[in-house]
This record gives sequence, C-alpha cells and structure tokens, in this order.
Amino acid sequence: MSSLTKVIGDYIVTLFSDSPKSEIVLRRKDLAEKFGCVPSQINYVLRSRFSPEQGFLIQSQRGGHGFIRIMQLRFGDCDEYAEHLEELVRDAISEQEARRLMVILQERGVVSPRERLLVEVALRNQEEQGRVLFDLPPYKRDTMRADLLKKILVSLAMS
Amino acid sequence: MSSLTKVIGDYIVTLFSDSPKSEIVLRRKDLAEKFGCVPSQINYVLRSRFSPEQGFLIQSQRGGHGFIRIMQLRFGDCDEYAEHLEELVRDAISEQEARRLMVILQERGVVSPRERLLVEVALRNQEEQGRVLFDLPPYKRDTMRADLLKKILVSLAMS
DNA sequence: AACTTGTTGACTTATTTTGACCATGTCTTA
DNA sequence: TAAGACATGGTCAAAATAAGTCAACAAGTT
Repeated sequence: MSSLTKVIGDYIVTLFSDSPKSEIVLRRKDLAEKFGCVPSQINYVLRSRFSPEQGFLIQSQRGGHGFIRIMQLRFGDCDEYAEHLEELVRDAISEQEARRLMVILQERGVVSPRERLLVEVALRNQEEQGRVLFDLPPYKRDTMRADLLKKILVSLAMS
Repeated sequence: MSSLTKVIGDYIVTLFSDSPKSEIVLRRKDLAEKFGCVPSQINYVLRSRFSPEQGFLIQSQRGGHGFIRIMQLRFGDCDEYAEHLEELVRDAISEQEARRLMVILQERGVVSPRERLLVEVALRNQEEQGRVLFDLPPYKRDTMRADLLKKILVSLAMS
C-alpha cells in the first residue's frame, strides 16, 4: 500500500524519463484530477519530492494558461557538484538530516549502499565520541558532523 | 528464557532469508501487534541488533503510510574475516600504518578506491580534530584511530 | 552487588491528506 | 482600454496517522 504522494511522485519521474529534455511542464489541476485528489496535494508532492535538495528546480505561473515547470538540475563538472553538496550540508546538520541526505544521495546513485554504510558508521563514531568522551553540546556536534560530511561528500564528488 | 527482543530479531532475520532482495520493509505498529508488545520495543530490537556497525542500514518514515526499511549489507559468514581485521588493527594504529593497511585492502579488492578515499578522509578528519580541537596526546589519537578503523572495516567486512 | 540487557509507556516529532481562503494571470465586453 | 469574470496556482493550518525518544523499572549476568 503506497501513499498517494509516492504514486504521484513516481508518475512525475516517469514523465522525466519519457521526455528527452530534463524539464517537464504540467497543470496542477489536471494532475489533481488524474489522481482524484485536491490540487494542493500536488504542491505537497513537489515540496516533499522535488526540492532543490533533491536536485530539482520549479517555476510556475498562475492564472489562465497557468503551468508548473519542473527542471532537473544538471551539473557541469565535479567542482560545481561539490559546491552544491556543500550548500546542502551548510555549517551544521543534525543526525536525522544527515541520514536523510545520505538516503537521497544513495537513491540518486551518488553513493553506493556500502559507501552510505561507511559514512553512517563514521558519523555515528564521531557522534558517540563527541557525546561520551568530550561531552560536547549538541550544536557543536552538529557543526562537527557537517564538517565531516562535507569533507567526505566533496572528496567523493571529485573522485 | 528467550527474550522477546531475540524472538523479534530472529523473526526479522527470517524475513531476510525469505526475501530474494537484501532489503525488507515493515510496519512498526504491525510488528508490535504481532508480538504483543509496545511499538517502541521494535526500536530497541533495531538499535541492538540491526545497527550500521552490524552491517544494516535503516530508513524509516513517520506519519501516514509510515514504514521501516532494513537493508542488509553483509552476511553472517564473515565473522572470521572481521576478527582477522580486528587483529590487524589492534588497540592502536598510527596514521602511516592505517594508510598502509588501506592500500593493502584496496589491492586485495576488499575495499574500492572510493571507499578507501572515504576512510582516509574520515581518519584525517578525526586526527585533525583530536590534535587541534582537543589537544589529545599521540597515543590517544592512535587508539581512537584504531577504534574508528575497526568499526568501519568490520562493518564492511564482506565481499 | 554491580553491571548489562530488555520492557514499558508517556510524550514528541514527522508525514500525508484535505479544505478554506489568497494571489495572480488571461479573456471578454462595454 | 478598464472592469469584471474566469482560470489557475499558492499558502496555511487542522486532522489523521505513524514512527522516534527517553527515562524509569525489571530481569538477567558476572
């Protein structure tokens, strides 16, 4: 039993694979009708599944002939992608956010499952030592986690 | 005298052997109901028996259509090899020895070049923080490096 | 007895679904 | 061409649903 949000999200993904361009255009109202839901559900799908963090950009227009355009981000080179990753992690990141980011990166094929496992073990190790050995406050642990994650992801992006 | 935790853990293991994939999805609520326990017992089972250090990755979602997905990345028959690795690393290891070990493991195909890179980044990061941030003595840094390396290698031990 | 592992439940946080109300376009017509 | 009708999309919050955390207590081990 899959959620409506997942079904709609998957449908949008198929639109991308059917399209030669890395960009699709759709009507919120039509999509909502197709899936028998309220229009604002589409906004929720976009917000939760097609965010910049997940590699998408969205443009839209209201009124007659309104539309929603979803663009898949492309990165020219490693440096650009590394920069993108650094922006995602920022200065501090919680355990939960970090884990979620790794899930997304694995799903996008940026890292393998083994690499994700490795990263999780490294992050958990640091977390535990920060907490138990040095009694660091939560925010400090979040910044240290961000530092480690950025170093790892950037080095992988460049490899 | 078998604890509920063990029973549930064993049950989850059978789910893996019944499944062709190395990944299963379950509902916390259902599982708790099946074994007549509180839902949070399931979290305990996962924490104590299916951690990244034990070769498992967990992804979960709260709210409507929530789920828990468990990925198994290693299989039971590598305990011996894991022990071997622990013996290699011992209680303390220098930066140089660690790097040499990683080179050997990569040459033997135990880890990929990217995985080796990842490990080296994690080790360097820990080294730097131990030195700069906490002013740890060399021996302490060597033991911490050994701990991290062992955790990582054991969790990856497979092939 | 001290320590580790397991069990429980109250409280917290996150996700999905829905709908009422808001904002901004285009089109028609006086 | 200005006003109003019509057509879209956006925002926000409530309700329903489900998972996570934490700490106290219990049971088992050493």
